[in-house]
Amino acid sequence: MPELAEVEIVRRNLERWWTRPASDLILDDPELLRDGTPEGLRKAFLTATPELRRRGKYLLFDFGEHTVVAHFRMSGKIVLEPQPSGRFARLSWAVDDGWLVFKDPRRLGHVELYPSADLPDAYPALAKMGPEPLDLPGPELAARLSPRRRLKDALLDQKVVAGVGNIAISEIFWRLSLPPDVKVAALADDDVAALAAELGRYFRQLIEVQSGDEVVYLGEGAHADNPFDVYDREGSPCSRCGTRIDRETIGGRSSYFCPRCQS
DNA sequence: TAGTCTGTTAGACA
DNA sequence: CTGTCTAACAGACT
Repeated sequence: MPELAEVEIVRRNLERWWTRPASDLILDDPELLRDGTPEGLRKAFLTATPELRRRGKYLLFDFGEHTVVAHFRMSGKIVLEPQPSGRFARLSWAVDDGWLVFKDPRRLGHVELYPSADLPDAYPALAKMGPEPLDLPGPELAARLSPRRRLKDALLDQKVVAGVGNIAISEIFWRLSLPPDVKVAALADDDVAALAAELGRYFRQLIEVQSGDEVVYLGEGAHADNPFDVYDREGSPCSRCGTRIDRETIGGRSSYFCPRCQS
């Protein structure tokens, strides 16, 4: 599922839906909670309305004394439903207009409860996370990219930049006409500056385009229209030059690209 | 049935 | 120490 844009959309939706302490909470799947106790979780949700923050692909509910760290991994999301505890529900809590339900078919997502004062140190992934990619200055990005690495590997590394995922890589490489396996060392300063600018533009656009009560992921249901230029479009014509989009596994994950534009 | 999956991490290896 | 690859997590979908 979710890269930065989808998590940000959930954050904004929660700000609309969740305006007072929850009136009830059901931990549908106890394994969702990897750190902290169910009682502590319940008390936090029922006592305060959290400040909602996003850091990379993480969602943070800051209740004051305690903070919940949530991650959707591959298939998680939070939606507003009339009832709690439906199919794939892992956690449900009651708000004014219904129930907020953390759904996660693959159950890779997780939630942790920490004393706020312990963060981010108690959570290494947060403590080491790189800068947010919206409005990231080119020179700052350049300084964080090891020349020896493949650009794709570096950008997927959350310690380098926060929030970039596999789809964003294909889309941004296509926009900038970069070969899918391009090495950092092959980039000129101008290329890195353009990359930094495109990262911000890409995520801002995607937040705009996908905003709504529920982001439907590719492959979810039969419909799922594809909002991307190249991702999951193997064999379709490139919208710039008509060449068929190709797919290759790079760094263990699929890259989609136009073999003519991006060579 | 086998392959695929918008993520992250640990371990093996060069 | 740096970089790359694989497996594992767990399940649904094609």
